[in-house]
Amino acid sequence: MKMSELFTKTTKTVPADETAKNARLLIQAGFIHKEMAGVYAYLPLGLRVLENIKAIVREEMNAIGGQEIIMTSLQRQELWEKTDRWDDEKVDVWFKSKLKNGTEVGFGWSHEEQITNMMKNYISSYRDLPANVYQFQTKLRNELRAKSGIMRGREFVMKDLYSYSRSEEEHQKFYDAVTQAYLRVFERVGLGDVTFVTFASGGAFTQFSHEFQTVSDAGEDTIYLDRERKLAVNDEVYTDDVLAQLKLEKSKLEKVQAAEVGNIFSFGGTKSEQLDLYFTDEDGTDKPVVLGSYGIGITRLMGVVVEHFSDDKGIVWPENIAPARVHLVRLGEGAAAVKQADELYSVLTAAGISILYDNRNMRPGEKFADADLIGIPHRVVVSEKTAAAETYEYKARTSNDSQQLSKAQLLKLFGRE
RNA sequence: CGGGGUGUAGCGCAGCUGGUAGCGCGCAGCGUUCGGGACGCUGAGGUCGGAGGUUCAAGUCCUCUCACCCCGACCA
Repeated sequence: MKMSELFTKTTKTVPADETAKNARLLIQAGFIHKEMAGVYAYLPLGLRVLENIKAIVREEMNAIGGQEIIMTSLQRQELWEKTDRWDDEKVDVWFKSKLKNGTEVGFGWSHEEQITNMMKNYISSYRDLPANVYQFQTKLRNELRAKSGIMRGREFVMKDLYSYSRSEEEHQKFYDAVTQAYLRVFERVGLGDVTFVTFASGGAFTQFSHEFQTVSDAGEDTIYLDRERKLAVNDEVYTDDVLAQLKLEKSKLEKVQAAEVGNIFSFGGTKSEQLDLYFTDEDGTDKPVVLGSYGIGITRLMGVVVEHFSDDKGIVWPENIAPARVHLVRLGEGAAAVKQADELYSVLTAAGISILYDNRNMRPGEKFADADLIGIPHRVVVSEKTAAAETYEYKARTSNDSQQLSKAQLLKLFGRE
C-alpha cells in the first residue's frame, strides 16, 4: 500500500472529547473514524488490523472444529420470549424496530437464541453431535453509556462460538479445548503475558464462567490475580469460599484492573430445554443438547492492544496484527532514492511481505513522526545516501537505534532469503 | 438513569459588562527549504449545535431541545 494513495491522514490534534487512549491514537493515526458515541468506522489501516485479528481467531476456531457461519442482525421477538429475554426490563441493551407490517424485530446484541433455534433444523440424533459453529458478527447494543473508545461500543465486532454436545463429558472436552485455543489467540495477538483465565459468575447452570482478562488500566473489571498460577478471580465472585474452593491464597493475590477480552459459558441443557432443542440418544431417549457459548470481543481486543502497546510517539503494533510488517520511508524525490525505494517495494511485495510505502513528497520529520504514530514494527528508510551506498536503513519501532543493512540482510530479517 | 462539564471553520481553541466573528494547525497557490512534525507571502473556508424568546441590536441574556465527554449505577 502506498501512502500517496491512502485517503486517510494523520493529525496532530485529536478531538478533545475523546479521552480514551486507544481511540485517540487510532483516530490520530487514521485507523478509525468516530461516527457517534460508541460507534466507530474502520478505515483501511484499521480494517487491516481487524482482519489480521480475525484471521488468527479464525485459524484457532477452525483448528478445534469450529464451523464458520454468519447469522442475521434482524431477530425475531418470539425467539427471545422463549428464553424470557425480549423484555427491556430483562435485557436493557435492546435496539428494536418494526417491520412495515408491524411485526417487532430486535437487532442482534447476541445470537445464542437465534443460532440454537436454527440448529434444531440440523440436530435430531446423537449422530449429529457434536456441532460447533461460530461467526464474526457486528453486535448492536444500546449501551446506557458508551466509553473507553472502541473498548465498549454500541456497535462492535464479536466472534461468538456455540457448542452443541451430546453429554457433559463431551461438552467439557470442547470447553477445555476452547480455553486453550483462546489462550493461543491472546498469545498470538501479543497479549499472552498479560491475559489471564479468570473465574467469574456462572449464571443459572454452573457456578463459574471463565473470562479472559487482560491487565489494563483502561479495563472496567477488577480482578484478583495469582501470577504464578496464571489464574484470577473476578471481583464479583471474590469470596473466602471461592478462594478456598480454587485453592488460592489471599496473600498471593494481586488486585488489578483488567479488560475482559473473552468469556466462555456452560449452559448445560437449560437453554436447549427453553428452546426445545433435543436429540435422540443411542438408547432411544430424548435429551436436551448440552450448550456452551464462547465470545471474543474482536474490536475490544484491538483497543486493548493499543492501550497496551503504545508509547509517547504512537502505537507499537505487535508483529502478528500490524497493518503491515514493513514501513518503507523514502526521503526526498531524488531519482536514485525513488529507484531504490520503488524497487524494494516491488521486491518485498513479491515476497509476500505486507508493506506501507511512504512515497509522499514530505519532509523527513513528518514522515518519521507518521511512521512512529502508525506503529508498524519494522521501518526501512531509503534516501539518496542509502541509494549511493546500496544499503537500507533499518530500525525496529521498539528500538532507538538504526542500522545499515544490505538487501540480503534485510530480506533475511523478514524471513525471506 | 443520577451528578458534572462542553458545543464557535476539517481539528485544537479565543471571543469581557450584548454593538460588522478571530487565532493556531490543516487545506489551495507561489517561492525558499529538505535526516525527526521548516519558513515567507497570498488565498479559500463559519446560518457560532438546533428551535423559540428578550432587545434597535444576540456567539454573548432567557426558555426549551439535541449531541458529545467525564464520574457513578448498569454491563446474561
